[in-house]
Amino acid sequence: MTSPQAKKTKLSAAERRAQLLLVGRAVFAKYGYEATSMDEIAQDAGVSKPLIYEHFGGKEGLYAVIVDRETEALIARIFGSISKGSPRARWEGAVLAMMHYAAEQPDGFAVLTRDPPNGRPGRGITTVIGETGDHLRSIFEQAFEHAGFEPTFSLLYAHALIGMVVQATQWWVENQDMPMEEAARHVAAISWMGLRHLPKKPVLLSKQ
Amino acid sequence: MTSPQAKKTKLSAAERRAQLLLVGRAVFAKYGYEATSMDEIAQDAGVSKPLIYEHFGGKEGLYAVIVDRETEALIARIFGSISKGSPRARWEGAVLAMMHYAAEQPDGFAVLTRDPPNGRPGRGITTVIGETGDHLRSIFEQAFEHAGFEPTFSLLYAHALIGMVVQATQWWVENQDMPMEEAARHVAAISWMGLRHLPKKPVLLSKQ
DNA sequence: CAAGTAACTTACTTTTCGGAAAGTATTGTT
DNA sequence: AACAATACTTTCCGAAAAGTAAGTTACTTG
Repeated sequence: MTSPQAKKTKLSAAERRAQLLLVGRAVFAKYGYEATSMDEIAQDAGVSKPLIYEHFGGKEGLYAVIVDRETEALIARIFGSISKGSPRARWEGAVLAMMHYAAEQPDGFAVLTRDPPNGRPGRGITTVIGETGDHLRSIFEQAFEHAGFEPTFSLLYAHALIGMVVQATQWWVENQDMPMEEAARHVAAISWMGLRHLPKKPVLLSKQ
Repeated sequence: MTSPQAKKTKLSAAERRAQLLLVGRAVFAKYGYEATSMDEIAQDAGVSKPLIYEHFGGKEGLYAVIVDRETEALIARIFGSISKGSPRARWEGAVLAMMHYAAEQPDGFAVLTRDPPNGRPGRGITTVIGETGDHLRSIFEQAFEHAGFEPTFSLLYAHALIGMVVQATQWWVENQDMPMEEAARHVAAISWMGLRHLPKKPVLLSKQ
């Protein structure tokens, strides 16, 4: 061992908790909530199952803590990136924040984008969209004077744009051959230009 | 009973198969693959479990048939909507096709957008994106002379745009208060304008 | 170094699941 | 009406899952 303490068979409650969160996140990311077994988490952590129950109460409890932490982490990144600069720079910041998160915390990103446990509506990523929706709207309203975005449409735009970013990011993560900045600038550009040139009252060609 | 045949205790193989596909689709849509039990499908269909095994071999077999049919159905709708008209009309057609499908076949849409069984990557909406990607590229290349879209970026765009449409559609389905055409024309506009005004070489503001 | 305490394990219960063997009922045909 | 073919059921199994009761081990503090 290279660590100061040669060997430590027992960890403190806080340390064990932190470790279990890491291991649990990895397993949930790999298999999804339903297909994940507590036995596997225990085994991967080198620990017996009841210990997990002592720390988190149960499978849903552990999952809830993990999702909550990742949600907060992603929201914090996004908010940190849209707090300063021009509107366009803010939006680019949001896109970059998402991709950075997916690149640096692939397990967390996977957990947020997979199916939630049944009965729990509003998945992880949906929470992120909801929380960031208002901020996005204010950015866009600040950017385009023509944008008398009604709140309803703002939400639609927020979901559409973030859905775009998420899907593009998912694809990019599984095709690492493209540099992140390259992917980010294309995604940011296409979405920004879409909003920039959005007519006040979009009309379907087929209805004109 | 109001039907011509007062009661029919046994269906033909084809009829039973069709019924099981409908019931299975509904249950898979509601719970996702992993959380769905064959017992529930059997019960909902008013039939015993082994009958399902006789028709489809097993859980994965049933699921595979359902996903395959829905995938084909959605692709057919999209292709049917982008086969004629101006490039912009074609793209709007694709968006409308997706939303119509989600509205008319909510179970199918849910199955395609939920987690696939473990070990089976790609099945579902990813297949749709892959199958339609090339067509989308040809539409856009036809539309914008400046668009020397490299194949790599085309795929990124395809994933980004369809991800946008899917996410917006998902949100819209759960907020039925907005008329479909309204949602569709906003989504179609924002994405079309994004591509229409996409610079040849997008640059991040922060890097300029 | 004793002893208390926090950390942890062994061994178990209960439930549910996917799947299969073997047998029964219904329908169509001659 | 006899018979064959098809549709369908009852009943079971082994595996794996979540969760738990009660006991054991390692660290720490007086």
